[in-house]
Amino acid sequence: MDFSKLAELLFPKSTSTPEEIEARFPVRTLPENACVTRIGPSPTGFVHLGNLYNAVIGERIAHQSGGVFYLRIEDTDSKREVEGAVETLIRAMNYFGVSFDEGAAADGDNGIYGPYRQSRRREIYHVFAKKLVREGLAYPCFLTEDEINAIREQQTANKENPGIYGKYAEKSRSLTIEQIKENIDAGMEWVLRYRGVMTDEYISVEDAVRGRLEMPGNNMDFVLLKSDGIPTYHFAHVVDDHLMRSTHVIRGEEWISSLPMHIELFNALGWKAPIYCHTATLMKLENGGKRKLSKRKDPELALSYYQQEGISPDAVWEFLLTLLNSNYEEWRIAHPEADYREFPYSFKEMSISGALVDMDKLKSISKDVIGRMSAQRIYDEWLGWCRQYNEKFAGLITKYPEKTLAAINVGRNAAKPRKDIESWKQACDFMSFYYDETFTLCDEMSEQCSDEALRKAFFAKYIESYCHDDDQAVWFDKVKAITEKLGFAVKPKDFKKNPDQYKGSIVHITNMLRIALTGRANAPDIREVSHVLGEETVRMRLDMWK
RNA sequence: GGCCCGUUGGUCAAGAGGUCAAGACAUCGCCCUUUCACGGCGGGGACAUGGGUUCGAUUCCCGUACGGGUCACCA
Repeated sequence: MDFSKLAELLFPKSTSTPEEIEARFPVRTLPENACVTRIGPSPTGFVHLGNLYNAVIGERIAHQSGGVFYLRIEDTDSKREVEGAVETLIRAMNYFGVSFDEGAAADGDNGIYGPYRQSRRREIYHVFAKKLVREGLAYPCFLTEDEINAIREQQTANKENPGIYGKYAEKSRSLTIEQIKENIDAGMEWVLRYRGVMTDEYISVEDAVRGRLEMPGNNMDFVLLKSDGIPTYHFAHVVDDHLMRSTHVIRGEEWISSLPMHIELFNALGWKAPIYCHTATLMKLENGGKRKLSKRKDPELALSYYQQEGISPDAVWEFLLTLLNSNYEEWRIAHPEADYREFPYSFKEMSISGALVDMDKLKSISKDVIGRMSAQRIYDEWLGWCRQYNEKFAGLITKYPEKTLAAINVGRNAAKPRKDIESWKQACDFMSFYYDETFTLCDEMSEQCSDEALRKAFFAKYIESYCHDDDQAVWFDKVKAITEKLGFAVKPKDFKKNPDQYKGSIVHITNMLRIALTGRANAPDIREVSHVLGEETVRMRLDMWK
């Protein structure tokens, strides 16, 4: 068979040479050891945690080495593509603080290695497809779906591996050029298949996170180009990551099993394969077992979930970093004030088994992250979130900017600052008592204070003696005096020792006060809160009880 | 089913051929404290399993079980 003739027959319109294409994608000039990484999401409209997970790795690896991190849209499956998905994806990545040096952008492309949407690189793939045909490494296949199904059934019955390979590929492989031309002229659809070689040899690949991976070499005649001329993932990956000069391919572990195909393709095209980094799958705990996060059942898989919940992007990053690099938490403890970008990310510290998405852990990290933020930053980020998800609260924040800032600062400047806020959504709930518009009574007063006469007596006395400008000591002395007068223990320990001698302790009294002022038992220091509320509000809330 | 990957407390995890198997989250107790937090101290809780190799294995090898992935003209 004259393969050159076949190549011309199959790709008459493809006139560029591989060399010309190579010249269009020059080797990058970068510092030594700089890494070039990317994410290659499919525009399905659903942006999930896994996308961010791999983006975090790629971004860190590239940027900490002075390299390049880019976005490539893998839209080779038109059936799954959703309108506007690319914009959604870019917006989500931006929201979570992932910045690309180059790649697909909402309004086109940014960078010279484009196009960055695979659907627009058809001609490029065809040049290399044609080269493979010319070298006898690829051939057109006219097998119909039914024929393939029939083969698979036969293979299943014979307990053989399913697929088009070896003798099962003979029918298509042995077509003469005349027969191929006839088929094409008759309008038959065809795909381009790689000509696999039956082999017992194993391939050995050094994975950056898993170490040496050994598996049987490829013998499949897998599809390179689909009948619409668009490449499969396998072919597009090899061509693009070579031309775009990726040094590291970071992707989920579900790709490990197709690694032999990719290695074979790199070899066939005479290219050096990138360093592969197969990451662990994100898992979820259910009924005592772990399972892969599912798009349908688990809202927390969607990136939008974290946005809606108001988890700060920084917290999500830190959470992912603790999952990704086992020494991250240690590093954070040693460098409490450092930016997470200063952390030296390493493949060596990556976990191989599937990590569980643990909301408790996320919340704990989030409290720390927000605890470290400046009040102004909290204000800005919280307000930004409210503008999108809680208009009413956005209104309150902007209506009372100073009060809000003061409220955020309550208890934060102490030696052991409070960590009350775990998300912007929860902040709206936690901070609601500061505003008259949202103030509500959430908690009941303790039973020691259930007596109405006692309650009235306390509030009457408190209001009477209340002086807004009292300092902490004077103010608390007054509280103690009233406590004593009402027959409550001033020292909680005294009450603990002799519960019969008192009606209760100062704990119950302050708890009553706190609920009156904030509507809840869980709130920061009463006097500090009072000063944020202002005298008028304080008196108003107290008057309700006298 | 074939092939591949994995298995240390509830979760994330460190770990070396050989003292009581780190740490974090969660949980419980105590302390601090005018509440709640924050913080501090402490408790409970783990090397899937059977064989080897070895003086000795959680660590190395083989098998088994379990979990996961993949076997498309989807990525």
